[in-house]
Amino acid sequence: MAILPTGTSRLDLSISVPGFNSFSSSLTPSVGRDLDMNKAPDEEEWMMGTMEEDEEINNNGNNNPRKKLRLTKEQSHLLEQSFRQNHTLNPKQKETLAEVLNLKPRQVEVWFQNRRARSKLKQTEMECEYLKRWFGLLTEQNKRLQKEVEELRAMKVAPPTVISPHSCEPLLASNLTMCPRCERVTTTTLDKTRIIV
DNA sequence: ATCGTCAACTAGACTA
DNA sequence: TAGTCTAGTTGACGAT
Repeated sequence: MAILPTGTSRLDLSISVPGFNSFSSSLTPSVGRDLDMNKAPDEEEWMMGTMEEDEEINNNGNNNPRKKLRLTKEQSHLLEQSFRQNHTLNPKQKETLAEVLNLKPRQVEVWFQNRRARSKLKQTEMECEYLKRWFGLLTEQNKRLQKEVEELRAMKVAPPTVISPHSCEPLLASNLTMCPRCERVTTTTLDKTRIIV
């Protein structure tokens, strides 16, 4: 990138940006005053400027005067590029970018603010979509599991039992435990513990 | 006429 | 306290 001021009686900017056509701005005194790009004009004057001023300030490449600025494709593209590199700008970067784009630093600042807002909105929308899908899947899974529980209840399956080698009686499998010392299987009832293996 | 987009604004919170 | 941020709003403008 090269910013080459030339001439002394007027502000000439020849700017080359990699991947872009050169921006060239020659602001002549014909407007009746020196136009300082870094100095914010009165807001009403900015919004309701003359046709000549609109052409220069808007830099939109056509003769259609606007009451409100629309950034050119080149300006938007370069702003997007800068945004991809960094979502915030320090004052120096802002100043430089504004100069390159032939905009006021305030406009660059506003663009970045709005861009961050759009970015966040998009992110939120994506998260919302993801959560909706996730909710749908969980609802579906929940239904399946509830149905399965209903089916199991309907079968009324008795709790699993084992036959005691001693008494030949059925014992509840859930009452069987392994003795950590002798490693024998014991059965625990309400009143006593009995070794069965 | 209505709607979506976006530059620009305001208010209030935060921070160095 | 000045500068910067976000959230919300306004208004111009283009598309339909």
